[in-house]
Amino acid sequence: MIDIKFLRENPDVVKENIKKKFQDHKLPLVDEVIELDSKNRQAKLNGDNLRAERKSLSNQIGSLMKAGKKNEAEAIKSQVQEINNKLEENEKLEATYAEEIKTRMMRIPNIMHESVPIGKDDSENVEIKKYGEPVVPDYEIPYHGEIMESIGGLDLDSARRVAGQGFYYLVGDLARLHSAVLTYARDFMINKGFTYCVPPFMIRSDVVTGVMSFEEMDAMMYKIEGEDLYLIGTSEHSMIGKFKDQILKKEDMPYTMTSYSPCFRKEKGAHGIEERGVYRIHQFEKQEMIVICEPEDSYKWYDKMWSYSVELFRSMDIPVRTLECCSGDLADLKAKSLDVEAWSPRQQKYFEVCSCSNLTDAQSRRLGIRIKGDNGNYYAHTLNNTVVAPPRMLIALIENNYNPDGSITIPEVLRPYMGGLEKIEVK
RNA sequence: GCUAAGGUGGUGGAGCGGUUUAACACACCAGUCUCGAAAACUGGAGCAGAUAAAUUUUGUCUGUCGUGGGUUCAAAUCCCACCCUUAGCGCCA
Repeated sequence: MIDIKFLRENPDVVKENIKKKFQDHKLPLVDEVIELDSKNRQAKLNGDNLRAERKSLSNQIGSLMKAGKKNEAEAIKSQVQEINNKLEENEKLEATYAEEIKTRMMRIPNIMHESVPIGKDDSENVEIKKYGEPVVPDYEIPYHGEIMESIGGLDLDSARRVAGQGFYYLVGDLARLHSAVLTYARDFMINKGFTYCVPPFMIRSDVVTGVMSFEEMDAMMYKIEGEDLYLIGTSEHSMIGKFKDQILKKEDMPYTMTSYSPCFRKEKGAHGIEERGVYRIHQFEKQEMIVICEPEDSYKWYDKMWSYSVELFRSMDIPVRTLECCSGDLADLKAKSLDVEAWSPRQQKYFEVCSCSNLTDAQSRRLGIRIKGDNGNYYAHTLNNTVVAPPRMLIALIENNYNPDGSITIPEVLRPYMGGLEKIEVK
């Protein structure tokens, strides 16, 4: 959500931003908000005046009653009653305007950073840089699901019987590798000075609507029946929600945290659940990084955060590239976003393993995350990025470390977490 | 989950229908005093919105005592629902 004052004063900037995102159907929202906002302020002024009048008359009644002047008090009571009738109508107006403005404001996208490349969808995202040699081996690499099954590490059939499509059993060394990657990533971030945190895996609806758009919510979130609770789609949700309605101290900034959680996603729509493997699934585990910082520092952190992901993947010898999200593919709350993609030697292309985003003040405005300033409070900036999200990242790991005999070499940095194991052999 | 007591500013804590414009204390900031500090004294301070003048400060109004409704001329105060805290019981890794 953007600042309504900013919209009031810079409607053209807001419209230009909408155009750059190829969301022309949202253009009318801007003028609608401006008109509703002016009506709303009128109604608010009117209401405030009525309430002021009532307050003073009510006080008069109080003193008259004390003085025993009952008749005079009764006369004023009827006056107040009249004001109340007017107020009731006016309050309905105020509530209607406020609601109408809010639903529109929620749909107006965050102002993007000027450096965001213009493009209409993910096909126009821009490659920034490659790290490591994208090797194409001279032997065939099987589909990742097959490799995982061949080393006895994946059981999709049982998962389908137990939970359905989109779930998995990880078994044996692969399951251990899964944990090893998470633990290694956790320690990697702790060594970067981030604070490790295990958050709630369910959150209330008011937190959900604070951290994501309505469309995202519908497509992603699982709701607990009979409760005001949702399973988190990422620990970002509970980590940002942690700061809801808080006024933070300047000297505590920035908050740099790395959180672990399982993530639950419906994956309704566009891409859907993948049948044969673990690329797109309903449940996965993720180590995340979260930063809450001063507005002027957010792009500095943005650059640090994605470079940590690159460094982590390179330390496991996985070739990656950075891909900047273009305007049309950028989610409405984000001001700038970049994917780190890992190399798939089987498909001979890169695929998304991390997503780094600067939401500037869009989330913090929705949730009321502020910093106490010398001259008034202001909204903090929030950022998030994937550290690592197995099982998806295991696809990159096993493909890039696949040997002709079907075995998987374990990257050296992970061996301490695997009891010194160097290779996973075919079963 | 049940029972009981609670939720008031930065903190403690009063108020339990009408000068509450939230007492009082502590902490905080500014001023006076002082070479400086402490003490003492004086004053000021939350958050959100609207509005006027000015030009970045000042004034006026509204809302805000866990959240949302209700009763009333008037709600921190009474009623209802929810959330949370503490204690006891129950259950459980």
